[in-house]
Amino acid sequence: MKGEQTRQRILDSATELFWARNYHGVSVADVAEVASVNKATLYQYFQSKDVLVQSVVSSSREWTVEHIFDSAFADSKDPMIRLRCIYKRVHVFHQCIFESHNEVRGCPFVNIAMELAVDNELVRMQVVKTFEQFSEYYRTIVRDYRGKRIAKTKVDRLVRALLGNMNGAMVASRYERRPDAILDALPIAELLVKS
Amino acid sequence: MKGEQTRQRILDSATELFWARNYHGVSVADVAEVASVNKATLYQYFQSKDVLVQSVVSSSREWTVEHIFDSAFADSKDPMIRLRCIYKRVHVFHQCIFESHNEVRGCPFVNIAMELAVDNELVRMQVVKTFEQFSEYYRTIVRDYRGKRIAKTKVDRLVRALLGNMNGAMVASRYERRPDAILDALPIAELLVKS
Amino acid sequence: MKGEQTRQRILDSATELFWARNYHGVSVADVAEVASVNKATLYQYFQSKDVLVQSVVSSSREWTVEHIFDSAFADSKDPMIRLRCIYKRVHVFHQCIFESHNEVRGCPFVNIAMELAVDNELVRMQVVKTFEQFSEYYRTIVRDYRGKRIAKTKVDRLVRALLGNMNGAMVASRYERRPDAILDALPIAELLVKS
Amino acid sequence: MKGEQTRQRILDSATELFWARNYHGVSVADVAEVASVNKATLYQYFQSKDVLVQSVVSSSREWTVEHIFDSAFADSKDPMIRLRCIYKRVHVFHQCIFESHNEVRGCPFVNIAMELAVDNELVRMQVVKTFEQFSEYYRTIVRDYRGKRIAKTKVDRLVRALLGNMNGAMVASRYERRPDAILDALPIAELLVKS
DNA sequence: AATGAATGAGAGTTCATTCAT
DNA sequence: GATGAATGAACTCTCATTCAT
Repeated sequence: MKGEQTRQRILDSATELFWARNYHGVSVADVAEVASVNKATLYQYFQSKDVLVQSVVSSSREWTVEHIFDSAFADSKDPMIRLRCIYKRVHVFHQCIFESHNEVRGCPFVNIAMELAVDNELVRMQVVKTFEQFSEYYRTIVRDYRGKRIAKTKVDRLVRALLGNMNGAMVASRYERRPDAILDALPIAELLVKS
Repeated sequence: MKGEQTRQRILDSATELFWARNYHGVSVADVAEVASVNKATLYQYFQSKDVLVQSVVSSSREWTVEHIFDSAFADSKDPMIRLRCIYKRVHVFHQCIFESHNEVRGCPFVNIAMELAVDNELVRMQVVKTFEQFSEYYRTIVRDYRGKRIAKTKVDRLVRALLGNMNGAMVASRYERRPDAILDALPIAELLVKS
Repeated sequence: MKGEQTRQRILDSATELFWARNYHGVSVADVAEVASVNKATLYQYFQSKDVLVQSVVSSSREWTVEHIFDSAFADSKDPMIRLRCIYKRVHVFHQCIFESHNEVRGCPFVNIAMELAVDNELVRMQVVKTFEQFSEYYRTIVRDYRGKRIAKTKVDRLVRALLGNMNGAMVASRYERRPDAILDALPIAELLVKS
Repeated sequence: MKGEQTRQRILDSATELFWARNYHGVSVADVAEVASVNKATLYQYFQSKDVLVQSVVSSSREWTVEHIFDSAFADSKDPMIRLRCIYKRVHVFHQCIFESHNEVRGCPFVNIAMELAVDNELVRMQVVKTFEQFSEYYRTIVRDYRGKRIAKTKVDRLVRALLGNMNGAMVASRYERRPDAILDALPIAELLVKS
């Protein structure tokens, strides 16, 4: 009971820190301090820093699916509105963080993957799976908008383009420290779906 | 004279390592070893690891401008061909590295920026400048293809989309360990220019 | 009642682990896990790791006296046969462990004493007492074989030699991972008694 | 030049500490402190604590061969005198340490082997080799004393008994904190050779 | 009688960096 | 122009131990 809360606090702290900063730049001690637990306690819940990031990626994925994609899909059945909702939700979220913490974090999956793609095969694979899951939402949008006639290969290409568009925008938002970079990419996404 | 060679060897080694792996995962000792110099020697040429990574970004930028963008522009005056050349050059380069080293490195600027955006403001700004420079090439392509009538804001949006498209593709190539992800993005780039 | 069983389970687990491995290489957590109890439970029965190891030495001593020396003495009244029984019992026991666990453990008292002689005075003294007790059996054997005429100092020297012979053999069995090292020492023991 | 001195200082400190105490009970920080170097410096000379013990065992072996066995053999050609010299040298050495440090250390090879036989296969094998080397000296003594007629198997048994006799005595000297335990074993060694 | 949860202290190891030569 | 030698600080991770329940 209490343990579960502690575990969650650690996970949340780690998520925040790895996302806001990066993996190597955040020490286990940092995570423990933010979570207000002893380092040893952290290690009772997560066997290693490695396991901790993996858990962070997992929980971030769940969070994103629920609060971005599923929410956007719940808002409307119209594919174009759904697409807009996705971008707007992402944007609003980053805007809030920017205003409250003066940070621009970008995409947690892109960030961690770029840093750990070589060092940590498990994390890399988790990110692959994550983006595949996200792609399914884009696929539904494309299919619903275009109808059955559109060829599967074309759908695949568009889905990939949509994912790249979002990731490119997330990257820009981080290096420009500008959440609006996300919004800038919305018209391009719309254009792609219509193309 | 000899000093300049040493400096270059260090810079090259650091470029390789930071790019292939990541910033925090590569130690100064690693760089020194690959460059076949003593750590103290390295510090005679670069005051700190921070300075080193900045130099790496600078030299990578120069390299990219010369071997990707200027080369592509030298190949043809046709904007569409130029665009294709850019993607093809990037792809060929990554394909070669993949075949020889079995590594997929992605974009050095995106990688370093995602890792260091928060820790190292100077690097972040260098990356901003770098992508602005790259954008000018895209701008020329868009302008040349579309002619003078096209509105400046639309050009800006397209340029930004092209940059995002490339960066999204580079990100995918790294987390998928698949150089062809770069080629996949070419038709989208063409579509954007034509749109 | 149930508490006594728990205590015994902890003691048995600790005995096994300290013997098979060593004192510092076995953590309290290891002992608790093998004993299938919570670490806190362990601390209810043994105030500290120090106390635990002392209890282990005590119980090992009792076990050895009963199953090696008393048993050997019960087998026969002939001093030489008794001597042989001692060595054979020790050997059989180690051979069994070797075959079932593929481990060669050597002498629990020698092992622990060599490791803790400096750190833990109480354990050292326990080992001294233990070997004094074992010596009494050797003394009986020597006296019974030689008769009353033999000088006390000579008996002492022989007893000490017998103990050294056994301990030297146990040491060899551990570093050679070869239970037969114990049997090799039997003829020497016989020779000493007869000398 | 200076580095070699530092390396030696570390090795000497480690040898002292591991021998006087034990392996697990001595931290790398302890060794570094006694050697008056920074922990990081220690790691420039020895890649790990594991490598450090191995070096300690190696250098202890060399020391023992030179200062105990070779010296004893240089003193005389008479096998019995050689045997006595070995025991006396070992005894004198331990007696000195006892008087100056009030410590009784026992045999460095037995101690480390009993502690690490299971954890560190390399150390175990080093100890096996070490005792094989020592055995050659005992073999020479036995052969020289007995002449050619004695059967090889009998020589082997005697050599093994001599080694066990010494090791048993060293064990006793440590747990009894009594260097004279070594001298006590000398008559037994003589008896064995003569037997 | 037993345990889930927590911790301070310290383990081994690596880091970026400096300085005398 | 280059290096061998050294280090303080920080790293990830484990330890024996305690306490509220």
